[in-house]
Amino acid sequence: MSTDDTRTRILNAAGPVFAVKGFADATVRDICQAAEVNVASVNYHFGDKEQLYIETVKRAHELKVRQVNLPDWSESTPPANKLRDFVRTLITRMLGTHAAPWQSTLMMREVLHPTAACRALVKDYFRPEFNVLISVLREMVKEGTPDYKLHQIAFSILGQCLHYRVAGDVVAIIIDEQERSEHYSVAQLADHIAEFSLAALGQIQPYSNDAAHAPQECGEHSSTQRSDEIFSTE
Amino acid sequence: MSTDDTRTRILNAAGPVFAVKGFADATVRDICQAAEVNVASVNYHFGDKEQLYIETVKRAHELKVRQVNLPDWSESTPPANKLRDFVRTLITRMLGTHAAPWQSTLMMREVLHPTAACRALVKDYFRPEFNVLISVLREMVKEGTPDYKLHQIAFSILGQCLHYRVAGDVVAIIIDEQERSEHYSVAQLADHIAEFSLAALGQIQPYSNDAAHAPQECGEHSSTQRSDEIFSTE
Amino acid sequence: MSTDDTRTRILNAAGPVFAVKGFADATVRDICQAAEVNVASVNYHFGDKEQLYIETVKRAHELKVRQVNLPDWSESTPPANKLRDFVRTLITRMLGTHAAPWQSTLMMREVLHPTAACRALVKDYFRPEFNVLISVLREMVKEGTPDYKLHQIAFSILGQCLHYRVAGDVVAIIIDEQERSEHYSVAQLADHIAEFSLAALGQIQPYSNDAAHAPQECGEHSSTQRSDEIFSTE
Amino acid sequence: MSTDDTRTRILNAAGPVFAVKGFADATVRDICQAAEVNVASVNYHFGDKEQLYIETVKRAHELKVRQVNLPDWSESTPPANKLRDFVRTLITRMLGTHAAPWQSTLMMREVLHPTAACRALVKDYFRPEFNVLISVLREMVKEGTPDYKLHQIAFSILGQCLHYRVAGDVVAIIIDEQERSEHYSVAQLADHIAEFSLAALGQIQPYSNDAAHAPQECGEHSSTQRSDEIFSTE
DNA sequence: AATGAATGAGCCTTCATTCAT
DNA sequence: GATGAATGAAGGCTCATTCAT
Repeated sequence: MSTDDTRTRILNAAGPVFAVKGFADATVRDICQAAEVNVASVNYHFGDKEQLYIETVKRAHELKVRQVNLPDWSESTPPANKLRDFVRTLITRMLGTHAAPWQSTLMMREVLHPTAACRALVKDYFRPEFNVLISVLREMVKEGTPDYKLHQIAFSILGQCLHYRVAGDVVAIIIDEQERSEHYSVAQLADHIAEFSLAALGQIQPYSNDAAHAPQECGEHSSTQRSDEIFSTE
Repeated sequence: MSTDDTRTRILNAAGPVFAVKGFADATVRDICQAAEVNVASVNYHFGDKEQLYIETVKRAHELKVRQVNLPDWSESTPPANKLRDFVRTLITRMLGTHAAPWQSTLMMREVLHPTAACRALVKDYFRPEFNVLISVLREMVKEGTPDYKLHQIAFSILGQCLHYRVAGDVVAIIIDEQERSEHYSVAQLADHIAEFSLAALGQIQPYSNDAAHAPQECGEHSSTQRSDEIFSTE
Repeated sequence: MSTDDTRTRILNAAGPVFAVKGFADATVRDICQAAEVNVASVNYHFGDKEQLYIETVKRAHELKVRQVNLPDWSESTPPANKLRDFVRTLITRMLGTHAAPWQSTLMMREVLHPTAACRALVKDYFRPEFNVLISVLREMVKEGTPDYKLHQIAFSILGQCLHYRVAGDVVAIIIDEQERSEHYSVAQLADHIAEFSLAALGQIQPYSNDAAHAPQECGEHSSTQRSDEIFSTE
Repeated sequence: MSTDDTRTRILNAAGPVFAVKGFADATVRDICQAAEVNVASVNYHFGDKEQLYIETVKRAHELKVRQVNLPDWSESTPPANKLRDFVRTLITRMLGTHAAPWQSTLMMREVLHPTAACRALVKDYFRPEFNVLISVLREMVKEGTPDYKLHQIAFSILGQCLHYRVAGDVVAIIIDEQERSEHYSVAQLADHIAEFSLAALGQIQPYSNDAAHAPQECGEHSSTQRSDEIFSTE
């Protein structure tokens, strides 16, 4: 797998460009210039611009999944800890900036406007993780809770997480820079969402009570980057 | 103010086109053809394509707000009811399908990728409603709760609401048609989100307890369409 | 002759615009905006853009001629003085900046690229003055000098004068600002051209001799502006 | 360097079009149609219309200079002969019609209204020849003659030469066809201008004297076409 | 496999002109 | 006479794609 052949160079260059500009605004020339290859290469290797886009999205998905995996849970891991882990993993995967964030951006574009060719991909990617979340939740709710209820709870949790990527620009507009720098690290957001959701599920004291809401560490979790800034302060 | 003049015709035609195709992919020709006016009219009435886009986004928000307004609250309205109203209004605005849904789609585009030209616009339009939510929340949390905490709670609620529009396609893939038709009406989703959030805030019993979670009607609210299907079953 | 009717306003506005931008680059909108009249007025009053242009050129000609006339010569006025007067009048007419110089610019455009419709105009304008110059020259050359010779001498003198308007931009590029400000006033250029030509005609000592070439004042001439800068020092 | 490649074809086609119509009126489509190439080729090879124009102007000057060069002067060549050569070369370059005259027309356009983009170009191309003229003149005037005086003399000579191209149409209107055919060949005009100027400089007898003004051949000069008609007799 | 050149469709915009009031 | 709106024809330019080498 030569990492330097034309095809790979194009793919590496296409990711960020598509992520930043979107499919319509990105030009084949931009990508080829970034990849330092000939304009005709795209058509030769991928057929046309759209095929290149699809390949790029696929690749983004693979890279992202490989990057941040859910921790291994033992049978004795309390469900609340599992939920905290889940949220942290999701947030980190989407907002973590240690690597180029273009993968998330690109995938998010697909979530918002699924290309026909990418529908299956989206399904394969989200469904398994969705199931994990459901099983974690099932441990926390009263027995007999109907599936649809679990699904809605799951979406409530996912919605909170996705929001910071999906509406990240709006957040950056509404919240001033200082507050963002102090309270919007990946870890802080993950903690908040976990606590909020656990409170809703009756696993901890609700927000309006005096009970401490200090984020509770869960040993198994290999949280990588607690204090990263997630919103650029352009 | 005739409702049939060229300017209005263009604006009406531009909405759906921009919503479906986005700014880059939408062509002035398409819009003018749909509006049955000359191509040069856009330039005459709006200056250029970008100004037309901005006007269209503005109009989308105005129409949407006019369509579904927050109810009037008396001083004695309990904060929990206010929150329920807020969530319902938001969900209805975004998912209610009684009129053309292009307004929501267009605004959502701005939420996801604010155009440089629309940043200020976004700020002016979203900020006020964000502030309403904050003030409602402040009535429910312990005195002294810092602003940043309120902001994050607000985003947790907004995130849940937006999720069904933003990731609507993914939801439609994961949840089968029958469940969607039975449990994903605008009203049902609004109820769920309200209950989930109120539980997190300690205003009602948490989800895992036995206490009933039957949606609680709040008299003041003039909810219009409780049982609309929000996901097309194409 | 109301000086404020639409037609006149357009004509007044069109002059400078056509002079600066030329026919092709000037837009009807520019002109109408400057004249503060409706765009449709041009077509109403002049038929189309080209007719307006022709009218504007005509008007430029009339204004210019009225502005700087040749002085009245008595029968005893020496021919050399007549030549000096002629040159000064010509240079002043073309470069004098006391009024808007757009008339000269516009007429010069016609000289360079005569519109079919303006050919007669050019002829009527230049021919009479050309004849004056010829008759002055005839007083200075040996009897029997053929007409063609006189014509060529006349063109040599005219060419020197026109050059500063025609190639004014190039002069401004080649000659630095200081020299222009010190030695390129209307009066100085007129003096130089007159002396150079008189020397060629044997009326005064040639340039390479020691004989003074101090510009010789000729009483009859009402030279208006001796020290004006003729090249803007943008 | 095939003489038939697209780039050259465009350049060859652009010359006459720009010369006849000017920058604003010439259309890229016209040029490409004349060159029998695709419209996009201009963009590919030159970037945009303006760059093509600049290249065309450059080329016009190079071609013209290559066609008609100043003769080589030995150290003993008398300055008067140099001046005659200079004038003849200039006139020939501008009026010689043996090849396509678009080069002169195009350059003359720049002389009259230097494009912002071409200002530096104009300076670089005209300055050297201007300097040659100045150095020739310096040999003929009294030592100590100030620079500005030399410059003005130079412009007097240049002005006479340019006049026949710049105001050629007007000359053709004023001078009847027969006289033009008998006395307005390139060589005759060059001779006249040289003699007139030399007389002004005291190098030869002035015009009004009896001294013969028969054009004096200067051996070194390889004048190519002495009897060309310079004004078309359409 | 790779390249530089070439292509044609299409987009946004501008402009002179006309129309209805 | 005068106006604001509307029109259609281009014009310059960009872009994805293809061709010949």
